[in-house]
Amino acid sequence: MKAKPTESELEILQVIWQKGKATVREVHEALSISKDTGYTTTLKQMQIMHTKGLLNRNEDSRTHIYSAGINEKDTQNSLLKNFVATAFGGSSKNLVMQALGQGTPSKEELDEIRAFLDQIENEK
Amino acid sequence: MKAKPTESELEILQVIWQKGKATVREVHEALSISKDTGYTTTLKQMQIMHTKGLLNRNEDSRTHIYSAGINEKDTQNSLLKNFVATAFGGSSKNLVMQALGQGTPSKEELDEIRAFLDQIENEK
DNA sequence: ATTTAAATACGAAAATAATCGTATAAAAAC
DNA sequence: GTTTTTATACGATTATTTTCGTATTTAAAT
Repeated sequence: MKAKPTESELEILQVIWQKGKATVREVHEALSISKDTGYTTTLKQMQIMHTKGLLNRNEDSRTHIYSAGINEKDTQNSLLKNFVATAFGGSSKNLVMQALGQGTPSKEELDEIRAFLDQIENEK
Repeated sequence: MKAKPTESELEILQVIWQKGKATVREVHEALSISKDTGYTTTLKQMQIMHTKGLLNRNEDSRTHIYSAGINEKDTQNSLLKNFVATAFGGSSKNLVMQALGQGTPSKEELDEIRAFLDQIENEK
């Protein structure tokens, strides 16, 4: 079982998941919007993540191309499980309600969620 | 603004929020179920949390009584905001759906969530 | 061909978090 | 009134995470 990504590893994974693959520079540039750390910091972080198996990389060209080493949904799921436990005392209902309350979802999203609720109920 | 509680601080807060107030021993005993650390570790942790303002304490008797220094809902909310951003790329809809999918909520809870969805929609 | 720019490797430092041992004091048990 | 138990204080250590400087190499620009 792969270790749980740290906060800043997650920020990097976020970029990679979204882009599919990316160079260190691309990731660093994306992070620069909200973060102010040096290029070598991002590089080192990604190298560590590679040794941990959190990222794969293609070394064919001098500029390495990184891609995700762990699946987005699976990772979110295990993080979520942990988060519900430690921050919401295990109550996913509470988490859901608070997320809805602050998330300002659109009508379409609300409908989607409703449909999903029905689906869960039918599967019981 | 108070700093974001760490993972193990959150475990402690969880116990305190649930009980309202508690001694170090009580907290430590509660944590012992899932964790295997020494008493002084819990003590030290709670002392640090006190200096940070995460816990209040009453020192009238030799055995100090701790209570929460930060509000449960507010804290959950700010943690949630951060979590949605770093783990779910900002999509609270995705988080909600995954939470529902793995949380196995009861029929009552599902209805409660439905009611809440309606309420959100009406407020728009 | 030189110079400049851009990339990785590596080691190490700084910052944060978690853990515990020992000393001391107060209370409880005997 | 001793002894034993139970608390807190404090300092220090360990572990983890984040950060960055410097060296080296390759590619691009001039």
